[in-house]
Amino acid sequence: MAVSRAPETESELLSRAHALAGLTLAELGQRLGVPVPADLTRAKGWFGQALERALGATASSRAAPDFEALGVELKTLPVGAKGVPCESTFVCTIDLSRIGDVDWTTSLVRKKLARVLWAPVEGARDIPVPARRIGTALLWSPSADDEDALRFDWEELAGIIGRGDVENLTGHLGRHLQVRPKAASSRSRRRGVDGEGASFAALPRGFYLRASFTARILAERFGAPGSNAGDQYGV
DNA sequence: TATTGATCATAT
DNA sequence: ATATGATCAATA
Repeated sequence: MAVSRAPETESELLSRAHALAGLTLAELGQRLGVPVPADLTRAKGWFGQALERALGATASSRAAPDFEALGVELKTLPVGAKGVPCESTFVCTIDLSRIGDVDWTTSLVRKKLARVLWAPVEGARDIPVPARRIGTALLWSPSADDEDALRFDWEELAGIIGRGDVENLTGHLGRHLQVRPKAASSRSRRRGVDGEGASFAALPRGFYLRASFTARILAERFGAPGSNAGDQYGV
């Protein structure tokens, strides 16, 4: 397989992704000529990065969509035995000192989620990583209802941060979107702004999509969770 | 056991 | 340090 050139159209991208459905991660690693980790503890981004290479993503480690020419973001989606996502999905980091001046329309969350290639993969911890199978990817954009719901959460969460109350924000808030730490460790700090406009050192945070939200995306495409147990999403 | 808070790797 | 890619693991 080797590293691919960038796909020129969405349909080319989707074809490439579909050609990987059913492969194990061991087979993907072999095709790419990269070793497959025995577990993900020290290789949490392995599948996402391997997939970027396999599909010809153009923006590794840069603040741009994975497929720049297409405006498509790639997100892997680990799913459990019942075909339900077993983790939340990281969306983007938050500029704590400026988000109060941003609105939903120009937000990074909206931009990132405008067009996403979701790539399901078996994520149950009792399946050895090399044996996990890749599912059938799907291209997605939020419906009008999705966008209304995301905007509602975003405005609530961004509003709290904008008021300088980030320290009172927990992962419990938000129906679909939530804010959680996104850092090397709990000692990490970055600049935040308090209610008086004064600068302070805050734990870095990011926006995440709850698993219940991504579950709906898969269900809309593939049917109710568990309706095809063991064979969900082509995995 | 589902969810929140913490953490790990790599590239620039 | 900050961006990218996420999952781990303690807690409720």
